[in-house]
Amino acid sequence: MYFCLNYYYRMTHSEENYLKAIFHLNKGGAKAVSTNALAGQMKTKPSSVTDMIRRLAEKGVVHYKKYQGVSLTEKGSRLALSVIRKHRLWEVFLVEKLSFSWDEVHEVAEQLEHIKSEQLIDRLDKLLGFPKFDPHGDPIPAKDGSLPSGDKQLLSNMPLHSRGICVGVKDSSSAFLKFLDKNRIALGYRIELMEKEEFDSSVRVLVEGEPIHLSHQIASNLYVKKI
Amino acid sequence: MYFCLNYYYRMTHSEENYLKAIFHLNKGGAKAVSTNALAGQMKTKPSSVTDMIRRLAEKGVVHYKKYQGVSLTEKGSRLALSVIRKHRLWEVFLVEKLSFSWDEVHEVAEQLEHIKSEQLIDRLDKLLGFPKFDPHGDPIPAKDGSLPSGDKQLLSNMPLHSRGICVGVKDSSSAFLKFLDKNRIALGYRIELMEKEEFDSSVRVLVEGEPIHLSHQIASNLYVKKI
DNA sequence: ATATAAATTTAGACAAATCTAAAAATATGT
DNA sequence: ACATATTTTTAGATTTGTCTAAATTTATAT
Ligand SMILES: [Mn+2]
Ligand SMILES: [Mn+2]
Ligand SMILES: [Mn+2]
Ligand SMILES: [Mn+2]
Repeated sequence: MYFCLNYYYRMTHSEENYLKAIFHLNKGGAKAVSTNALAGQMKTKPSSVTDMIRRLAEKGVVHYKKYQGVSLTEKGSRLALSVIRKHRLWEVFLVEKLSFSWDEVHEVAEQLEHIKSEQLIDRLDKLLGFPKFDPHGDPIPAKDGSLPSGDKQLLSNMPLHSRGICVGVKDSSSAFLKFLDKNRIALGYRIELMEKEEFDSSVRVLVEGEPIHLSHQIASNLYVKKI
Repeated sequence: MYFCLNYYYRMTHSEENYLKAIFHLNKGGAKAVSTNALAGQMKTKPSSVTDMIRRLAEKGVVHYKKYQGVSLTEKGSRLALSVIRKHRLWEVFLVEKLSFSWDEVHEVAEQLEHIKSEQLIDRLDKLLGFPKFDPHGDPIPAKDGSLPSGDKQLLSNMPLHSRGICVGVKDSSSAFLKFLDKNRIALGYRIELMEKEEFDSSVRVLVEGEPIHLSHQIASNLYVKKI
């Protein structure tokens, strides 16, 4: 078991959830994650976060100085990516093999991501045909931690009259996903930006040729890849 | 969530493992399970078992009187069967869909059995074609807790010259399962009892027509269904 | 029946993960 | 610069699940 990452850095479910949260909060921004932000994300109290951060620092998976926030070490980053990889692969499994809809998978994947077995996840990956993106368009980290880039952008940031393919969602709440289902918008669909309304930043688009009017809130949560 | 069994009796992983252990130790014998027996099965100390038993009694899932051992209540029995159902369905999944061999599945199923989602397990059941037995020949409880009976018996108990189908193993240790693989004995194979050796209770059999000599230890861990 | 052995429970301790309430450090506004 | 607000940490408690060591109960054997 010499080669197995998880052998030396065996984390509890809770620790893994914290690593994931730190990863997501730190993505983009270069500065450390604040205790309060982490407490918000984890739906727990700042004092609990402080306790946990100290344990994680002990284990060498985060950088931490009192009052200065927290960030992942190399190890921590690798572990976080490994959990995210499992989460997203299980989401694909639930949708592709068990006919879950994309708004139902998160809670179950949240549990499944903690199952410890390299062999299991490798074979699941194979069963699913080595997918690169999860049902919400989020990239699935490879075994080595590398992320496929999709060079996508938010629909709200697209230039007028440009065309693209719908490739992901920023918000993956059940409410938003159900809205998209109801309005026949799905990943892979062609989308063309016809008109932008100055006043409320809403947009008129063609989705697979069908015209539809979308609020700024919708347009700023939908990722599009230009073509 | 009114109808959901697990909503009212939400157990921790450890509690579920204890319920399963009590179920297995009590199967057959009508008398209560002793603290020491349970400690042996759970690989923990008798004092820890006493603590846990008291929590389980609090929750109404076991009958318990000091010094008198423990047994499952109706609720406890339903919960244990639900965990066993999940364990065995996941084992089938690992073998059928992910090409695990039957000696590799136990450890992973031991984790997967604790995933909480009725929908998940129902759909997994469907994906697998509603199997009745797991890779070791053990019956998979139905949703209502009923167990398909296989009216099987140990090879060592079969009368001379009788024939049957190999349907299960009593010992499902990796060592035993690998021995069977190596000697080309698998579930579903025809087996005929040719000769019993008085001295050491070993047997000579035909497995799919091929003669082989098996020790008593082997014969008393292999289940056969008469034909 | 009584001594001894075995099984079981109690007492007291610990680590993990959380909480509330209070204290300390940092940031902000005039 | 200084008062106030916000953020973060500490102190102390709780729950779960485990442990060791000691006490107690039940079983067994002469
Ligand atoms: Mn999780
Ligand atoms: Mn996702
Ligand atoms: Mn288990
Ligand atoms: Mn099995």
